[in-house]
Amino acid sequence: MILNHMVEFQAPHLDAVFHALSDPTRRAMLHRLMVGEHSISDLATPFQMSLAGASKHIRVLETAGLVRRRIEGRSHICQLQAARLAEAQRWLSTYEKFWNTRLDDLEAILREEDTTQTPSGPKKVGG
Amino acid sequence: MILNHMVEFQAPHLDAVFHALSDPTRRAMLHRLMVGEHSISDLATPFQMSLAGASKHIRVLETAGLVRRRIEGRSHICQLQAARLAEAQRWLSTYEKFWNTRLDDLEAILREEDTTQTPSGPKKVGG
DNA sequence: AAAACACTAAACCATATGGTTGACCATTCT
DNA sequence: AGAATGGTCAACCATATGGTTTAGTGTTTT
Repeated sequence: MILNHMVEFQAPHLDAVFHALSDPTRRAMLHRLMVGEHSISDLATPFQMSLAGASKHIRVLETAGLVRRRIEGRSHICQLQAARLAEAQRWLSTYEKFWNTRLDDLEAILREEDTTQTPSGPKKVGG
Repeated sequence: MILNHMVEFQAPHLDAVFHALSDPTRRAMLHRLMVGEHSISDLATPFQMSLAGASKHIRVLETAGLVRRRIEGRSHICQLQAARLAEAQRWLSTYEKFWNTRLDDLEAILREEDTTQTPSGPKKVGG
């Protein structure tokens, strides 16, 4: 039963992907990689951080499968790898109905304001 | 300047939201909350974990703004709060083009299969 | 009133994380 | 060859995280 359902959110890489995304430095790095490929030191430059520190961040992105590395001479060139981001988005999309319909907000409002007044809204709950 | 751009992925809650999502227990809890409201011990039951442990997880979800708590007698009833999930999805959607167009996959394939053939693709690397 | 229940709080533990520095390894430039 | 560049690795540090246990608070049941 419940244990079986758990497979669904134990999607293999989700832990690593979400963790990778939970750091602003790493999100910024990903963002830069949207524009194009960048070397490690390239990616490190904007941050007030040692190269080794930045390198560790990139390693996290790499093991999460969000970045691919290609060695070119002494430079390590990083490239955005979006597939796992798509996985993450797919996971989130399961929850879309909860904000598309604004059902949750509406319910919250009803629950807090309820008492007697009907909050005249464009939509009705539980139709 | 890059520093100014950084505002874009420093969306206030993103750190907390992604971190909250990086744990399978918490994702499972969210999943259960899709079905409807649940008390803390309710949410804790499926996991081989002390109530206090589960309670901490829920606190994380709460501070990330993904769950709202309402106290009813001695029970704390949790409700899914989807707005922040929408924020996360919005952030991810920035990257959609990278998998919608499959440009990244295509490039990856070209890069790996080519070796010696014309690398003059849609993009140029450095120099 | 007493017992059981639903939780939180605090102390504690092991491990992970984000960061540093210094040593080291290739590659490239002179 | 020697120096500079780009990067990793390992050791280290402080703090965060996921988990536990024990104690304590308030509510409900008997």
